Amino acid sequence: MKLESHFNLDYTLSCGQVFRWGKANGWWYGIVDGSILKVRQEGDELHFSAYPEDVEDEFIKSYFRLDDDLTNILRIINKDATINKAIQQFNGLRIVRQSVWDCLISYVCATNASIAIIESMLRNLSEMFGDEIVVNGKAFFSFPKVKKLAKASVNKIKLCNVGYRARFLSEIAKQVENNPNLLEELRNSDYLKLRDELRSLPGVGPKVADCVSLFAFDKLEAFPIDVWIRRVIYQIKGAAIPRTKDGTEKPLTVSEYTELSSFARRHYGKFAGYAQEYLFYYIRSKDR
DNA sequence: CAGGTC
DNA sequence: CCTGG
Repeated sequence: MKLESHFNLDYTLSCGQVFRWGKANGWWYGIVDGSILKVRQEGDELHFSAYPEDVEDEFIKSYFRLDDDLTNILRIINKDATINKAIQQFNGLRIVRQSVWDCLISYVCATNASIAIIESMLRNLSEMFGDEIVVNGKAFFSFPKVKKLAKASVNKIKLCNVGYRARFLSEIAKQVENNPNLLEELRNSDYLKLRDELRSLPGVGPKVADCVSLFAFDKLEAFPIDVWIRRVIYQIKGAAIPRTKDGTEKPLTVSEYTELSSFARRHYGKFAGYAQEYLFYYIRSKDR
């Protein structure tokens, strides 16, 4: 497929927004909605195939948000020196349009865990509760379906090394099982309403709700704040992070979260979520 | 400690 | 709080 506007597959899949993609022999392999996608970029050509069934160009365009006017978005969010550097360095990074269920479960797992551990948890869940898909003799496992997870006991879910998150996963699965439209109904809500609705689910606080709003509900104004983004925002504001007496950073409170994320929306505008992705990748690649 | 939440 | 790197 010929790319019509700028895009960088490596940045897009490496920046930390998706957990079920890996690169091998120059190809990216990902598990998306029960299919195995194989993708490779060569300049302005995007090569891809899918198993067990092929996918249309339209699916790829939608998944990688190739329909977003990235030039315009980057122009709008380019409001300070830090984001300017991030944009220079990672130009072509796009937000991935994830499916709601996978995204929700993934980010509930992502609380208080490092990326390597999140990936391991999702792999374990998929191997235990997903369907096996064999491609070229290699086994992949699709994401667990709602029904499968709803029927599983908390103890069995815990075998996936998800720790205390097991009861959240179980409870969310049961709620969705009892009300299959629960999540899709929210699509018509505006961002703030959606955020509140998502927060009513167990294990979903402001950070997870913003991630799901941004990655699965097209709410590009959502601005998820974690410890890294928090540091950048204070840096941009020219203010110091609140610290305790012993010098460590104070935990982020809900009111501080609300204040910082509304600052980010005032500062970056309606595409603040794009700013967040660029900043997150930039600060992570710089500070480690 | 780690991309928070109850 | 769970738990692996």
